[in-house]
Amino acid sequence: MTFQERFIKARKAVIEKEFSHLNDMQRKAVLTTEGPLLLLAGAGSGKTTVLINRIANLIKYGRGSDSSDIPSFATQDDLAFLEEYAKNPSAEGADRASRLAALEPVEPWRLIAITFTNKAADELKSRLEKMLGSSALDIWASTFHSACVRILRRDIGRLGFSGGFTIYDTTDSVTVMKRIIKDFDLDDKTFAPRMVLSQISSAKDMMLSPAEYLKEAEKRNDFRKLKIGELYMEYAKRLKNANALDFDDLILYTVRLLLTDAEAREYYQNKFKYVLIDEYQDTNNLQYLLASTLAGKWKNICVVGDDDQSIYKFRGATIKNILDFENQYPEARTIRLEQNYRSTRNILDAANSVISNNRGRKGKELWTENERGEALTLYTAPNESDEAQYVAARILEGYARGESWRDFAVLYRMNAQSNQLEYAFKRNGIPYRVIGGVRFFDRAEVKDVLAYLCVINNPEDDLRLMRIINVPARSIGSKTLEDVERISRFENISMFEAVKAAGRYPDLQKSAAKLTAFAELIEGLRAQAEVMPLDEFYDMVLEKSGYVRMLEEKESTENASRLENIRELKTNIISFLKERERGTLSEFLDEIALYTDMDQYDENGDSVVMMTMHSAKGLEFPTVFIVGAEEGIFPGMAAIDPEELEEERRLCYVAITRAKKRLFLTNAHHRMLFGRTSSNRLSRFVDEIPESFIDRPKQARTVYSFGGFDNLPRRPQAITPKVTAAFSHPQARQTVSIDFKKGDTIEHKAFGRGVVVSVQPMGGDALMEVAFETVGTKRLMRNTAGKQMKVIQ
DNA sequence: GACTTTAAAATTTTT
DNA sequence: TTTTAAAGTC
Repeated sequence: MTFQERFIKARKAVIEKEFSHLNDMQRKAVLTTEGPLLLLAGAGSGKTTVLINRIANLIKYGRGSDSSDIPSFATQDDLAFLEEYAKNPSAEGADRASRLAALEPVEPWRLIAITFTNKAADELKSRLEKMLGSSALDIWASTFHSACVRILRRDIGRLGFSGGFTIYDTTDSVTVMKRIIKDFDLDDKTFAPRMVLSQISSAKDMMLSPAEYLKEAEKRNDFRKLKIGELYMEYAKRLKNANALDFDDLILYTVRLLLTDAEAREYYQNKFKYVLIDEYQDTNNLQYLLASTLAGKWKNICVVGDDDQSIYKFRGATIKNILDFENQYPEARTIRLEQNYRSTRNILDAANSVISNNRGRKGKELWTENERGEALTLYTAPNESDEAQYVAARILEGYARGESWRDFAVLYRMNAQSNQLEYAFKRNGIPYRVIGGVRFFDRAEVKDVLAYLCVINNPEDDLRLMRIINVPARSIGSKTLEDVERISRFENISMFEAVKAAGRYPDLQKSAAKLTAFAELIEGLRAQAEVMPLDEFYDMVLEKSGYVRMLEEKESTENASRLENIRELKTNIISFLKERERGTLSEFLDEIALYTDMDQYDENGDSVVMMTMHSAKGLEFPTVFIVGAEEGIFPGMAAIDPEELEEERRLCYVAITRAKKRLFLTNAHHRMLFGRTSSNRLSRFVDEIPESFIDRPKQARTVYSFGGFDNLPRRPQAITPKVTAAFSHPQARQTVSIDFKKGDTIEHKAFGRGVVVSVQPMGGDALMEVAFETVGTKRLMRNTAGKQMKVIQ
């Protein structure tokens, strides 16, 4: 062996030592640093660990583990040292060894790691920081969208937008589109706003401008398409006027910027020497373009994904990206991570046998060294409420055995299925959280207050302006607003400018005073925003706008919970300020715009969680329930289409692989859904699991009753807000109604006297443990059971 | 211009 | 069944 060969070998051995805690494939993925790399990472295969270690390797050793170059200064003595160190590492030699093994260590700021969720990005960031210390802060670990915002805030000027742009979320887009369709006198059934928007979204995905889209439609002489093209044109125009970008635009404009502006392109291409993309199976065409453009210079692009877990086709994700990666980069290397560390063999085999019914896969079979474990359980309930009660009973059993609430997750196909489960959990005193459903940031009052902040931040934001100009009531009606809108369109100014100068327009004379007063309110607040700390400023907005006063004037449960949510928003501001001390209003709004419900899910809180199978991706639980395993529900009725069916099957695969130890599947003979009773066959996915893995308990018609309080009213009053806490302040939302504190002595109508042992806030409700003198300790939901008791001491 | 009633729709949704 | 938005009434 030559000197060079020996050096490379010894160097690799030294680096490998550092990653000896990984399995062979994981280590290989960590050490393969150069060029395009496709990492097929099955569920539970330690993907994040690999990502983190890969980054650590790059920062410490650069391309040392994956290169045939050797440092020019290396001597015989160095080689001897390395070879010896590889065999017998010593503490005192560590420094010299890593100096010799490193080859162009990568500066942290030259790395970009893109994930899909803020949650994943945050996890990546914090694990990197733990491993690498503060230098990790220079790594761009973020979502596609926030990376784009960061680029655009800097460079969007080159595309003729202003850097102070506003981000429109999906609801905002729908509102704008509805208005356009109305203005165009089109039927909102043939041109359903959401459908039009999804057409526009796929046009953007193909990088078609409105003009190009229209040209295409003309060529095909397609009336419908022509109309959609016109709507697209108008939509783009209105967003431009409002200086707003929707979610797709964030990526589209970034890609456009990089493709058209050589200076910007070179800057970012040069900067990002290593590009990592997570969840690659869920990328769309634009995201693919963004990733490959960013990696265009150095070609060090590592994509991580699992084609079997692609479940977002309906949002434009194309599995093609991952299936074609090797064609796009012929020099690409592929590594498969197939060892699963999460689930029992039974669970894994079940998942494998379901997914094996799909065609068009990369092909991959997960295996595990874990034990066989318990058989899966299939329970067929007479109806949906018995199904829910069955789930509750199993959870209570588990809890009695010493498991924690947080060890259980209930997964369903659609949010509407959560209701029965909630009733059952409340009845049984099981603490739970529902993820998804009505989102915190979608609540009217939260949107209102945010709209104030948006208008203050960017007065050109017509959409938000219209939302709040008459909330609270300022006697500015729809007639006046129409006039304002018309004038602003005619004069080509923003609505805010028209409002400000209302006196100048004859049509606005009548309401001029009210309009200018509003403009002054906003301008006054605008000036304050510059000089005040954000949290104090927020209070000022609430006060000066009269929003809080409006809610306080009418006392009702709804208003109380609205006030609660507005206060919750302030907690968000405070925790935002904790992250960035001098955070500005516009930075806060950016963060909010890109935040979702999932981000606030805090796995440390001890409660059972319920969510859709989609939201469960990336999570794991000791025990998982998949409820509603019925044809027509899961797979849903759209699954007549074979492609849809495959997507549903992947969803099933995702759901099954969330489970670590136990998996329950349930279905119901009769189910009431959307007010209609139906009876569905058992899901075909269950049939795809070999019988030998499944236990079917006797269809016992047991009435499950586990120390609940069936003598209390069955149905609580209106179900109060589901998950609401934004970010993670479960403690912050103590709600209205009767207040019980730990240590209170209470008198309960049915159970008699007792002492409150604990109170745990949950959604708009709270779970209390009460030790009663005669009937022992019981768990009660405050809003339900609180009606039956009062504090006596 | 504010409030009430009625009607229609309800997969999934990382941003 | 439940929620939300659009039309109708005071």
